[in-house]
Amino acid sequence: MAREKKIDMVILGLLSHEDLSGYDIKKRIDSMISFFWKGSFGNIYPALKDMEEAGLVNRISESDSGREKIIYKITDKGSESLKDWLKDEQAVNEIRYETLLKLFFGGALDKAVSLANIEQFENKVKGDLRLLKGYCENLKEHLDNDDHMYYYLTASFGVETYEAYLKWCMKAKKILKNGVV
Amino acid sequence: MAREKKIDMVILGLLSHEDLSGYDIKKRIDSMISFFWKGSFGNIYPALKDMEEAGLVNRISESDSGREKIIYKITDKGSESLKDWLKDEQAVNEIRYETLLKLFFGGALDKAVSLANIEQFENKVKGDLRLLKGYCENLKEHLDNDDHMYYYLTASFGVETYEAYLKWCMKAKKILKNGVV
DNA sequence: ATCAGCATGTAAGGCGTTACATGATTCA
DNA sequence: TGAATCATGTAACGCCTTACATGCTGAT
Repeated sequence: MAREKKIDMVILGLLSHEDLSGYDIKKRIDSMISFFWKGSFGNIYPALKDMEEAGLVNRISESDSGREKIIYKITDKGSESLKDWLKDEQAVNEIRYETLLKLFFGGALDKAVSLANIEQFENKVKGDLRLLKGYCENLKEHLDNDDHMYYYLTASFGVETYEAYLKWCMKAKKILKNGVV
Repeated sequence: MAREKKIDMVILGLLSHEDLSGYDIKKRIDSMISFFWKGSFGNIYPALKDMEEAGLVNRISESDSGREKIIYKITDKGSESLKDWLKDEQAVNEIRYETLLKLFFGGALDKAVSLANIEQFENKVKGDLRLLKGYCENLKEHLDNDDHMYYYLTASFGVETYEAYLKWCMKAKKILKNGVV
């Protein structure tokens, strides 16, 4: 099984639901999966080009009006490639948290600096959590719809972990201030 | 403020505690911060070279015995650079979870595939959590020691989030099986 | 004697970001 | 008319991973 480029799988996954342009794909990524996966134009457009050459996607329309817009459709080969990837239980799960890095080395400065860094993180998380909770509540009503269910499952992962982050923030601030558990 | 390379900050952070060789640095990263940050030899050695040229670190010994071993020490300039980075509240926090990606697109196959992927994830998390809990329990006894406290704070972040992951796994499996919340 | 671990480094390649370049359309 | 958004793409650069190359040392 060839090392699949992850962005390819994201694109195939999105195209397995509906035909989309590169621009649409970017919007879908930003709105639906951005909290655990990112994509950029400089990433997506070349990937689409390569995948077309590889026969994983087809362009099904060039321009409906004057504005140029290229809509892509997944091919059978693309669909197989997506399924192969899904069936492979190996998965790379990574976090890269600069906030934790700064905290780990926080001893080089006053505790107030670490506290400020944690509070910054806390505020960011609070905002994101509010959004995710909103999605979740809507999706929860439609778990009978499979697409909505899978979306709900990922969003609720976000809610669960972000709530854990906030719990940790409170504890960490307390320890930094009082040295108490 | 120049865009600091993150690996440079990791190295400076470690060197702010003790003088280390490149090999030692790799070991420290693997054992202490690997659950939220990674480093590789092909990453560390070139960084040390560049940082020596930039005057952020000095090599303080070439070889104590026959075996070549280069020990680095942080300079005042390096120390300032580390502090500047710590004081900057901006931080990039990213997760890239292929497991969530697979789940999000799980509708392309039978639910059993998604269940298997979640269980795979769950087992990995259980193992990692056991390790982290072990660290945490030891560190908890020494919160009066600042170095231990900062280490404890990051490790407990791991415990808190991994526990949330497991909670989510149970919920997600239930929903996949029964379609119930 | 042999293997695991110590120790340093280079080279190639992969993958991604950022910034740039271009132009149409829609709405205030 | 000007700004925002739609829409596609390229180029340069940054950073990291993997694999390779080399050789010593200590334990079994």
